[in-house]
Amino acid sequence: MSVRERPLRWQRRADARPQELLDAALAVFVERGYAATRLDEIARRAGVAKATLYRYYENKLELFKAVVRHSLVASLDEWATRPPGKAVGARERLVSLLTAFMERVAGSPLSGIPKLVVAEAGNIPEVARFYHDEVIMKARAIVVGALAEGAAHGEFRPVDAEYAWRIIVAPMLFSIIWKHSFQACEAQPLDFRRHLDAQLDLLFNGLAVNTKKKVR
Amino acid sequence: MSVRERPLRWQRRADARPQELLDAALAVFVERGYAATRLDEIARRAGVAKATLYRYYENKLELFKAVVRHSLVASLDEWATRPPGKAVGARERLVSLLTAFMERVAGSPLSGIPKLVVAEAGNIPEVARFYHDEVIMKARAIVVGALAEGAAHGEFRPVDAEYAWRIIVAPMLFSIIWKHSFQACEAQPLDFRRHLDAQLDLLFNGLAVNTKKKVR
DNA sequence: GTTATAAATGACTCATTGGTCACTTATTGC
DNA sequence: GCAATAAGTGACCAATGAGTCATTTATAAC
Repeated sequence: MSVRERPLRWQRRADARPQELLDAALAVFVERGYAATRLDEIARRAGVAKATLYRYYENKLELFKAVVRHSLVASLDEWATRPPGKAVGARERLVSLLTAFMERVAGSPLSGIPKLVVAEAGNIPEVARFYHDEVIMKARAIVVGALAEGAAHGEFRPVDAEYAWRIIVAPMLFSIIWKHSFQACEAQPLDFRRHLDAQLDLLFNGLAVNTKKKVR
Repeated sequence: MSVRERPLRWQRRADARPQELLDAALAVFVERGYAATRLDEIARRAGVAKATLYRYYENKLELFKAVVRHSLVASLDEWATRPPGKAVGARERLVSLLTAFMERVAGSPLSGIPKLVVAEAGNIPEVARFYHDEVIMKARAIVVGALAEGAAHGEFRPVDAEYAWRIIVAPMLFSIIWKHSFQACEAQPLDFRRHLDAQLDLLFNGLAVNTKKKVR
């Protein structure tokens, strides 16, 4: 529809702009944090002037909130409309869930959101609360539900689900935090698949030597 | 030695100041992040004027580095001089390690450092590298060592230690990040002991139902 | 074409804050 | 007591960067 081959210095693209600005803003916010992010830098990466940002967002804080809200809402929509594959039991539900997280989130720009929210919780508690309520509590419910179902059907040992859910979620958070903060310190990038496999192996079988029946 | 009952407006305490300033700085940096932290705020919490900070630290960045360096060096010293109780096997070594972390770090101001380092990795990579090399790699070595020893002695199943160590460390990180970023969203504070118990239970036994021998 | 209008911008302002400095006050040595 | 010295300070400066606005330019309507 619109010219896209030669990025003119001047271009009017009111439809595409908002998303472009959000994309650029997400990248810079994740890299630098809220306070250290310069609006000029976001504008530069989006290929516009700083003043253009203000045509679409009230101010820096509103832009920030829009970045988080938009990213999360889009992601939650995705999970709602395309839930992880039909599961035959609690174990498969957990595997699907963690696998889907790795496939959908870990490799995408979205993976920067948790780091960002965690880092800014002290400055922008409103965003932390939103993330807590809309993302964490949903994840918690799913995991606790799977643990309860698994225990009820004799598929899992009974565990302290109210605390175990965090143990199960933690490695997911760790992997994306690693990517955004310590990847640069290492020669090899983190292999998300292998990371997940290591978790699933430990999660279901544990470390203890099992002289009997291996659930496979 | 020095007057401490009535906190005069003017007091010369060249010996106690550095630590007081570091303590105040750590608290504010953890709460706000580097860029959002105002030197006036640190000074206020330490009960001094902003200019006093400059008698002890070159500038904001040097203060920040001193906070991280000092905290970590002190902690590493502590671990070096008072290692977790003598362990009879790999399993007990892991238990001691994780328990010691919870007891020494989780409840202390030190627990804010990881959040801080993670958040500022993009702005101050030097600090991220220091943390990576001096803390993370040491933890990794210990955990990988325990896994290897456990496997060699038939105490543990063999696992992908090079990735499994992160799975084991992740819940520790999660617990302190939770405390500093999402505690405020919840009615009940996180029970570190219960969190650790939940992890140990899962770590050693896994979720799978074990019809035979329960390693206790 | 011509005009209307909405997108986009560069140049500006102004509040904030890291950093400095001349000066004040506590402490130490004699 | 009385310097001498070092700790501590308030008031200031300069740079930075969020936010504004008059103006320019692309697009749409006719």
